[in-house]
Amino acid sequence: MMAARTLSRSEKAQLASQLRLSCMRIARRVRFESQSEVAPHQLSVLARLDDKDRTPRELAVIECVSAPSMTKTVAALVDRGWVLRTDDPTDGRQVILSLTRSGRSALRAAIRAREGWMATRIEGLDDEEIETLRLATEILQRVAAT
Amino acid sequence: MMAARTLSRSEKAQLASQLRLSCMRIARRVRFESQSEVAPHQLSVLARLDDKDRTPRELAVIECVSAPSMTKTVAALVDRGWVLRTDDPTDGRQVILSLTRSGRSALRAAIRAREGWMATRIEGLDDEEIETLRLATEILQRVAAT
DNA sequence: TATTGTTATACTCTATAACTATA
DNA sequence: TATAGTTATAGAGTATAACAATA
Repeated sequence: MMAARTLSRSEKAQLASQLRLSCMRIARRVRFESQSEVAPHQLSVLARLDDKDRTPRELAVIECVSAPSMTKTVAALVDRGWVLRTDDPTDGRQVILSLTRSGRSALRAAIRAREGWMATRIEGLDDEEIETLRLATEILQRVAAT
Repeated sequence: MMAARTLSRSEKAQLASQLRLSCMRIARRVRFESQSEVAPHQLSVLARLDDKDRTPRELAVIECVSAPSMTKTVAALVDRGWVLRTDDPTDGRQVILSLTRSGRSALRAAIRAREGWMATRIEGLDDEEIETLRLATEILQRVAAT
């Protein structure tokens, strides 16, 4: 990596602005180009259930939506056969939500649809550009996790 | 820039996946953190009117929504005093939409709200990371425009 | 009493179909 | 006839308030 000079405050602000715009445009393109049968908020929930089972309450908090809203979203996923409801044996108030086999495969398909567009774009770049994006991705991952 | 080695096909796919996720997470964070009084679809329309006046039809096509949907969105913006409707002097069927002074300032404020979060993140990075993001932003801009 | 989840109700954004006015 | 825009109507997704069941 070449020696990097210190950017002025306004140069940093400009970079922040352009980087934000680029990320939002790419996110938008990915959403638009990959028409899957899973709606965005449904996909979000399926993804949350991929690593572990969760309660509706947990999902509502994670997704920053109200409990009734999550009730509806979950009901739709159960209707589609993607999510299974189980009573919690230790707490009668709670239900445990888990992905069905079909839900997991719907999730995989939706993710593949999203990856497609981006993968095509990456393949059109040269080695140096790819290396830059590889380094940038590590930074963006940290930034997004902040 | 250090010499870049050629990534395998699957390494590229993995990079595409991680980069996509990072962009989407950042876009999501920006949307969530910057609670502005302008709804996302309204902001989108205001931004389209920033550089030039447009008809409802043009906006509907650009934003990929139906004409009636755009009618409603525009009506709300006119109600808020952010957009002005003018009859097209040469074609009685059309209306010309333009930003009012107040609409332009609402747009500016909403954009500033979005920039805030990202600018703070950028300022927390060191010179080399910033240089990487600067180079990556140029690539991402091209990719997003594809 | 506090917590989990649902139901009731309403608002917003979206869509398609049908309508009006103009070209 | 074709096009620009609106109105009518309906379907999601969201919210708050009120309720039921359980801890």
